[in-house]
Amino acid sequence: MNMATTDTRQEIMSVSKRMVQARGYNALSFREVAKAVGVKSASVHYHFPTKGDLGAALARRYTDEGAAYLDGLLANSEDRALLMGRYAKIFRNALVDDNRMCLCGIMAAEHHDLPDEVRAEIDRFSEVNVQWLVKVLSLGNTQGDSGGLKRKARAIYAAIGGAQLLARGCGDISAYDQAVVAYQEAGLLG
Amino acid sequence: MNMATTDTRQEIMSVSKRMVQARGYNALSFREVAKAVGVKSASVHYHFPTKGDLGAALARRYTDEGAAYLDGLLANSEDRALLMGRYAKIFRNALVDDNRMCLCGIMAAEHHDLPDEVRAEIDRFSEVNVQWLVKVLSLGNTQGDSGGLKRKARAIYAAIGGAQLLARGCGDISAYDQAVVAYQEAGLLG
DNA sequence: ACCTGAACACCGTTCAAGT
DNA sequence: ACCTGAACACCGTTCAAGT
Repeated sequence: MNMATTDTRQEIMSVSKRMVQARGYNALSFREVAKAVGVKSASVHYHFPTKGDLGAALARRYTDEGAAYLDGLLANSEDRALLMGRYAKIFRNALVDDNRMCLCGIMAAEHHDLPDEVRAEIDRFSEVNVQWLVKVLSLGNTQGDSGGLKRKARAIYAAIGGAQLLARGCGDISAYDQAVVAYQEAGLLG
Repeated sequence: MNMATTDTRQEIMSVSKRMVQARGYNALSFREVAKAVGVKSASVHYHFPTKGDLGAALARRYTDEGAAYLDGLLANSEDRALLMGRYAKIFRNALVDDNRMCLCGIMAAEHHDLPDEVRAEIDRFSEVNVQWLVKVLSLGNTQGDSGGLKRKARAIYAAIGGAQLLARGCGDISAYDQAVVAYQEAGLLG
């Protein structure tokens, strides 16, 4: 009847997730995670044999949850501008929450140090985002040109990630907001 | 007569710079640097007492050299589109050179782990870039509104950084190129 | 002025051992 | 099935000691 007091495995993942969003994959420490969970580091290795396994599991769950959330947004509205606003808000919220970054955004910066299984999940996250943006850009758009749409979707994804990176670097959310306004003014988000 | 065979201090900095651009501040290792330079890690500490000192010195020199290069561009041309193209090329070249990132871009992602002296240099780098972009955007622009120009300059800086991050994450330069084209199409770089 | 070896508390990882 | 202690080679940092 597993109504147990939350799985150790789940606790490891949630602690690790916050750690990576705050400080990156390289700064994720098995010993720190273990201490926060109340267990020894060798025990963390029991659940996730290597750091790559843990990173990949984090990215996989993060992508899955993100995809579900985005699908929910699209099920509730067909208003392009409104959906774009909500999209920008997701990345803003990470900054509000203790100056965190998108898990996959910060890991992308650490590309060189990532095991292959983690890289694969980062790619999937990007793909999920870009495909959702293509759907949003397509709403009420009769002019086809799906190649241009995908290019624009990629650009929006990149631009939002860049705004998050910039704002985090200077620790000032208004830098994020200003960048997003400028994107809107330029018509990048339309 | 110091025509000596390059300073140890200079060698430490050039090795470290490449290391950070490739793998980030957290992955910068005194012992690895020492091995590459042919010296012991304690000796690296003689030149740069802490990792923060080394990181700050790297960022300072990087910003100074970048500022000088940008000034050179502006001295040679007053063509807005051409200057924007050259700006985008700078960040592209880092990717071409072994999938590297802008030194300050990757460090911005590691904001949480940076000592204050390094953060200050990151901020200065952003400021130099944004101010240069304001100058470029002002060329032949009579409509004033310096607040809007600065906001747009920040957005361009963020968007270029985001494109670099995305392309690095998927290890594909064409992702960078496509994002830049989409920025141009949207009029973000004009 | 510049470098070193040795020590300290950290890190991921492994493994035999416990329950 | 889950956890642990101890070991390994790493890490930044410090410091007394060498030239």
